[in-house]
Amino acid sequence: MLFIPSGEGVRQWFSMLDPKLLREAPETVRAAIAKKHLAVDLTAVLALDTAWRAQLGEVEALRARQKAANNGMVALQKGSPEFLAKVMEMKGVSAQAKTAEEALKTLEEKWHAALLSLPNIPHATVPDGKTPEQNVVHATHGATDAASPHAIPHWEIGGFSNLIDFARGAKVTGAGFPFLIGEGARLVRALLQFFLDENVKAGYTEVSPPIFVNAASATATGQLPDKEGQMYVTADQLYAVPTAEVPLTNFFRDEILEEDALPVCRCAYTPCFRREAGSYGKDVRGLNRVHQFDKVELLKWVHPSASYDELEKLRADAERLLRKLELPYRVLLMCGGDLGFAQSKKYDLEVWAAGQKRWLEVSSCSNFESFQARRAQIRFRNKESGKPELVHTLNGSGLAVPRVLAALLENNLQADGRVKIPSALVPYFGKEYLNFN
RNA sequence: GGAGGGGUGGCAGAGUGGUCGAAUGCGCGUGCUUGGAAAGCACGUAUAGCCGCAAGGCUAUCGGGGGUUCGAAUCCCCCCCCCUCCGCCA
Repeated sequence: MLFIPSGEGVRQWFSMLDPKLLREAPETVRAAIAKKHLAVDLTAVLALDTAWRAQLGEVEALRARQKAANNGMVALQKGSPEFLAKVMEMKGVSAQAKTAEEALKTLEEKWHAALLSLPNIPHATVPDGKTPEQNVVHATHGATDAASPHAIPHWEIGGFSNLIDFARGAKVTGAGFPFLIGEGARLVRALLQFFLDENVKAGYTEVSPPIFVNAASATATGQLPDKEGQMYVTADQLYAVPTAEVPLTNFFRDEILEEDALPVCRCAYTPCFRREAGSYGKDVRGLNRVHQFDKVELLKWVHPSASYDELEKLRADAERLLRKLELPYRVLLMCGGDLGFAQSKKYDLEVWAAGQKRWLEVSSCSNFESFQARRAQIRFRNKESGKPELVHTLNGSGLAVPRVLAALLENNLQADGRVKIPSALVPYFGKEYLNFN
């Protein structure tokens, strides 16, 4: 069912793809669907498009007739026989138009819903593949084999619950809402401050956004209608943000930027809230997956011609944070099947957690091209033509705290039970070692 | 939370049922004028959809949605936002 928020915003297009692209190059869309390994009936979408346009023509013809009649009636004496005859005639046309408009509305809803099912087109450089195993390891940085011999999962470290208390969080709120205490809380604060400072140095403007958004905003970035169950909702239909991407991207919703203002680069820290409905299995323990966590997000609004260069810069900015923290990590280039519905190209940054002996995703850097911009109607005015065009949007974490924290604890655990703080973080944390008691 | 006043084009601001996509002013653009500029004059200046090879045509949009009517910026209902005053509050 198509979700149509009431009130301002997100009223023009619910489509994610340009309908013209669908008409003029359906095979491009078909190829995109194939590369993403999605099951979408393009023929049905095209049929709806044709039907919608036919109906639109009919409605517009009737309206034109009404309009012409109205203009003529102005000259007539009100109440004269000619006037009354015209009224009678136009009553019929009016009824006809009403019926035609209702039919159009029904068709339009179906058509929009169908367009919603079409994914963004993957970039040519996105590798083929269906499963996460087919993602390409783009780069690996730091050693993973020389991990400390006593590395253990962070939740097994002696005194862990002195710093991060899941049990009391569960009592007070529910599972997945841990308390951070003492040096645990301090380390998180140090990480956030470090991330923000580094990002500002890299040219991003710091923003502190609202952490609740309305339905129109959640729709524009794609959380609604499909992922409603992933968000916490308040009694008055405000959604707790699952990521700062949502309020940040919507900042310029329904606006036209000056071309010279591009690229706009911003970063924001927010707590993030995710119900993680339907998740199960391996991530139930520790910090790998929680309902509330802290994250700094990077956002860019760029000129379409620059978006792939900007994606590389964005990835480099996120990588720099991991390098300064001296954490081993790898960069994955997502294959078509694991790319996600809205992305054209995506890199995942995964940090090595020595104790769990596995990679943890800490950042996902994506180019959405005009996909989100169309939904949110974020444009820039082309200086040459004077016409508005859709911007390209990109985002990525810089970075998500809990998994970075997990890796930090596991990789830097010393034989004496303390954790060595990376030198870049020492000025923020205030000392060189963290204690668990 | 209570009472009242408002939301019209890039901005200001007319318009209370009919040729209104919308007067006027400012701003902006082009041209004329000028040695050059200013002033002045002329013309132009929203967004989107559909049709069309094109020229162009048609339609929609006055905070959002619905209703009344042959016809709505204008009348009715609901919602959102802003302002003023009162209350409450970190």
